[in-house]
Amino acid sequence: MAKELTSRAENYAAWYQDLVMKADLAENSAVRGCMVIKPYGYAIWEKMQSALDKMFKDTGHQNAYFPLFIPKSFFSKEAAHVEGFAKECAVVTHYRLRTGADGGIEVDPTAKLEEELIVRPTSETIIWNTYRNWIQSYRDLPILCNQWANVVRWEMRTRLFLRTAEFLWQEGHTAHATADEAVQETRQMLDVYADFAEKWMALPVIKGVKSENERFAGAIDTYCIEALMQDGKALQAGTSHFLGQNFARAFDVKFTNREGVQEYVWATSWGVSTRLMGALVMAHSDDEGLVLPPMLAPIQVVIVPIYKNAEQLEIITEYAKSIKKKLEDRGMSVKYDGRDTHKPGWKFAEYELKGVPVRIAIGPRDMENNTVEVARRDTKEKSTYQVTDLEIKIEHLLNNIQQNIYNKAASFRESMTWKADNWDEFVNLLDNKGGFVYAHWDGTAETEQKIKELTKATIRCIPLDAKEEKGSCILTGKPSTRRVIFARAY
RNA sequence: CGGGGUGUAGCGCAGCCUGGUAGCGCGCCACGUUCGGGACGUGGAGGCCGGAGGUUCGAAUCCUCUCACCCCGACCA
Repeated sequence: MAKELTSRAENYAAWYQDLVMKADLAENSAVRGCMVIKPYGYAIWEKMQSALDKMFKDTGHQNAYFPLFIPKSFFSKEAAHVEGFAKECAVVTHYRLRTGADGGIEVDPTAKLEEELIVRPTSETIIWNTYRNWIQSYRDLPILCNQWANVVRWEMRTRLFLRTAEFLWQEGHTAHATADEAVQETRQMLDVYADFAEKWMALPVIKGVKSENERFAGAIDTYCIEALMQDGKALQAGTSHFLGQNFARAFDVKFTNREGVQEYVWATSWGVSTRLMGALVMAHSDDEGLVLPPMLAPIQVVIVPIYKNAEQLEIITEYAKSIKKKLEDRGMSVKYDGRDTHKPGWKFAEYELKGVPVRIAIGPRDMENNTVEVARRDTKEKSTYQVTDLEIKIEHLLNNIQQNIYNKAASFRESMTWKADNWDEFVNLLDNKGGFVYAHWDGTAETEQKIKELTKATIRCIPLDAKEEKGSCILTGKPSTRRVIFARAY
């Protein structure tokens, strides 16, 4: 099986085999595009969740939960929002089945809902409908809630991990007394996402703001972090929206300010999804399988015994378990694989496929010399360690691997970042190199649209750190004051 | 919804053109030898050839109709 894992992002689904599978629901075309997250994949998601959740709480947020079903009428109150999502909604129309005349099960036509329910594609509407009752005075603000949930978007075309019909995510929804405070919240959460991506996922990202075309339906400004995958395509890894007073107006959420004047509340929303796991895999993995950053790896260290007979196995097992305990006492997650059903070589390959950062092999030779063989997944280097202070050495190695994976991704991105100053150059870079192309743009939605039609490239973002620079639009030649990032994207 | 493609063992595929007892690799089971990079040998289990209809003495193979899935595009986190 591993032998087939030879292509890179071309066949990235192979990287996913330990994490997810397509939902096996072929009998029913209505659920195509769903995925099953396998235990190992879910373990990574849980690690992401707990890290993010802590970051949210450290910035003053609380978790809450809102209903899966949204009455159709709620959904249509914000005009841009409904327009953005209308084409991809799953709708519940009935609430009961019955046995039909032919003995089969059918939808009971007498159980038709008065008002259809939308399976949430995102929760702004139902949350703002709820916030109306929570907010009267400036003293009730801010409200800083996050929700861990699943959402459903009936995409015309799905792609495992990156665009599944149902996906898991978190969505933060905050309410503020002033625009300023809401903008600050938006920016703060963007920073949280960028920190998470870089520190935990070892994934360098660019912070930026979306152009009008790419903006979230109902937002004033959409901020994002953009990452580059190994095949040269960009991936939006997280978004944070400044929603202005759009949803407060739509749901009539007002508060009385210090001056006794009624005002609409200012809103933000922000989210990341299981797509992050796709990003993790596509950014770091190689032909041997996954490469997981130690901070998110469900198993950080695997210990594999090498032995010829049962007596040897027993001795090595005891030895290995003492090492396992020493590592665990330092907070590392360690698996000892003493299965007699697979050979060492098989296990080596399997854990490489799973992206386990460090592998320790212990054989009779090591037992004699007080050593272990240590192999790191990121570089595939093997070396022999003395067991003295092994836990400190391994801890150090894990940190080193985390950093190395980041550096590798960062230098890859750097090597795939270009500037284009005329159309031919621009098209040539997109067609032959891929990656991020910094180019001038005249700032109009029409031009962006035209460029997209001609090249399939979109403006990934206007980087927050973009320098002022005079130039002329890559397509129209009209004046521009700074470069934006173009790329083909997932 | 447009344009391509594919349905044969758990997985990946060959066989189809030119009809004649269902094949290969991996995986699985048993035994033995192995075990420091996905071991080897011997034996074995496993199929309504996506479904329906037709042609034929005979259909995985030819014809008709259907169903499903995959890829590309429009849409999108």
